[in-house]
Amino acid sequence: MTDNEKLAQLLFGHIDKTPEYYEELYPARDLPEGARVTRFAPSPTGFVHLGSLFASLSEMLIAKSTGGLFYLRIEDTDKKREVEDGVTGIVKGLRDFGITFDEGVTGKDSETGDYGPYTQSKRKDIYQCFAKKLVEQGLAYPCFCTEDEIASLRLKQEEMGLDTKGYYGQFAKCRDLSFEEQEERIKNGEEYTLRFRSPGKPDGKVVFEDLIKGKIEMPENVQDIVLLKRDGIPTYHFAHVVDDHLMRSTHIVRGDEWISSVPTHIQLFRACGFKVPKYAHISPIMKEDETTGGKRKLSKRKDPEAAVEFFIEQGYPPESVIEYLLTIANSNFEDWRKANPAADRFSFPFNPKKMSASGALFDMNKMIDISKNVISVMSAEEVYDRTLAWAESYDKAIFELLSRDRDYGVGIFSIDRGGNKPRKDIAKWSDVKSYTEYFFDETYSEDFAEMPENVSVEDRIAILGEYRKVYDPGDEKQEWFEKIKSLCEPLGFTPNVKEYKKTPELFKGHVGDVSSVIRVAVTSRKNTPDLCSIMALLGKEKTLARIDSCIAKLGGK
RNA sequence: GGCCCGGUGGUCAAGCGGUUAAGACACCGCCCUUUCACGGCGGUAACACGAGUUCGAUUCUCGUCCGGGUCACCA
Repeated sequence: MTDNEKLAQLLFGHIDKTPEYYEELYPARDLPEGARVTRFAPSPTGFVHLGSLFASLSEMLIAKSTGGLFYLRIEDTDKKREVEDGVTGIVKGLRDFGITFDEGVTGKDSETGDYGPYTQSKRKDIYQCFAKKLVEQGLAYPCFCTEDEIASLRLKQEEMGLDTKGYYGQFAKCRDLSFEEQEERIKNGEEYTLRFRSPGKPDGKVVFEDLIKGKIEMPENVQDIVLLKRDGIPTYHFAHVVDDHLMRSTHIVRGDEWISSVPTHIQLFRACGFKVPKYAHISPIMKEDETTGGKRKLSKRKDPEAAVEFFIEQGYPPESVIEYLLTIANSNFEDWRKANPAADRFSFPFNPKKMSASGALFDMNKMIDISKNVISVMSAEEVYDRTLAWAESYDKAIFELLSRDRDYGVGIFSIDRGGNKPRKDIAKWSDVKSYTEYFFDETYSEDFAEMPENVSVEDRIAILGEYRKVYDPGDEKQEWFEKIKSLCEPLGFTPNVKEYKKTPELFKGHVGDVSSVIRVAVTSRKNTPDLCSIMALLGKEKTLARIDSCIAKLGGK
């Protein structure tokens, strides 16, 4: 028995499985040629960042578009980050946006799939098994340095003006301890971490091809990084390598903050005898920083829109957020959407190579525009139902008002909806509040400030007075409009807009101004959907009452 | 500071050696129009800078500057 084997036995005597056992347990996946296996691997913080949604969306589409598979793994190796019910929050948060998994964690204590467990804290033996192997091969060793010692090492290195700091080469104090010393210190109960014995050379180079960033050349890793923490739990690096190998991920898609640790990962994969997967490092979603004028990553702390929950609260349909993210991910998405207006958004032929190598600024304007389009093609019933579902949690007042009378509510959303030129007033369900205000006496305010300024108060009163006489709730739109036109000439207005534009000096205004007066009287707005339909929905009594009230308020009788 | 990545209009972005440098959002104007919208048409606005290579650089190389990331027993 070599010293390394003795050390492995000393450290991991309780491990009775071999790497071969796991290799067999988790065989290569039986998938068609070219199928990609991707994964989303969050910490159970319960918080879904917009960037996480972006990443998981990309990962899911890569798998889907290649006939592959997409799974969810929970990376809970750091207890400090853990939040109660964090897993549930993440699963639900993603599901709200249509992100679903073929296998992996499905809830607090549940999972599906043959490559589990999919929660890292349940895989301790697996990591240790591979760690044991590494020790046997002399590729890993226990390090007894305390955190304080490591910190002061760093300080010392800074003083020395070293470019590469950390635990490597001559600074790796525990690297070449004799077996006897190791044995004695362990038997004395000294705590230790397990470090990787990096084969990297200071002047060595690694080259790899990132799907998004292209060819990247970096110095080899020389750090003896920690594989297993003091508590025997793996660090991200080690867990990534064994999990993604055993779960047979083919493509690692993750934020580009990871790019600098790729040399370490590649080294680890090779040391373990695993095939190195393909990497795709995606750029973060940025936000304009008012204080510096520059860009910065969307921040969980500073930016409410960093949380995916924000969009739900605001009432953006999840599919709007997804469509927006898709335009950022692959800029040809918009063209595809134009050509396939009704196609399932997840059937979009996503191409990771088309992702931007630099971070995009989050553009709320664009988000709003996309969302307006999404909502504009929904049926009135859908708008009604979804507004209600949203309002039930986020705006009780609207919920109460709208749910009182379904036909009336659907009626509101039916105005100017449908056809190939639908209105686009609503970007999110919270917009519905102001959009529907004047349909309810409770929220309608008698405010006539928006009356057209070029129409005198006397004329306003006259218009309303005359209109009131001819108004017939039974009129169809054509007849309805003819009546408004008929008011014009006797009052000094013209029913003909073109004529007015030619010779404005001849008239007090045109039929548009006349309609405006009526519109403002009935709705208190100058911007509304089709007035005729609004009046029909309001009904004769209410319409007349509002006109009368307006006349009175204007000083008429 | 070392090491990486990036830099085309206000924003997102095509283009990857020769283009009048696409398109979308935003903004402005016009048309359509009973209003508001929708739609249509048009407009303002860009290759960070400096050297190379080349007959020719937004495209290739180098440098500068600027932005971002990373250098944990966090992920």
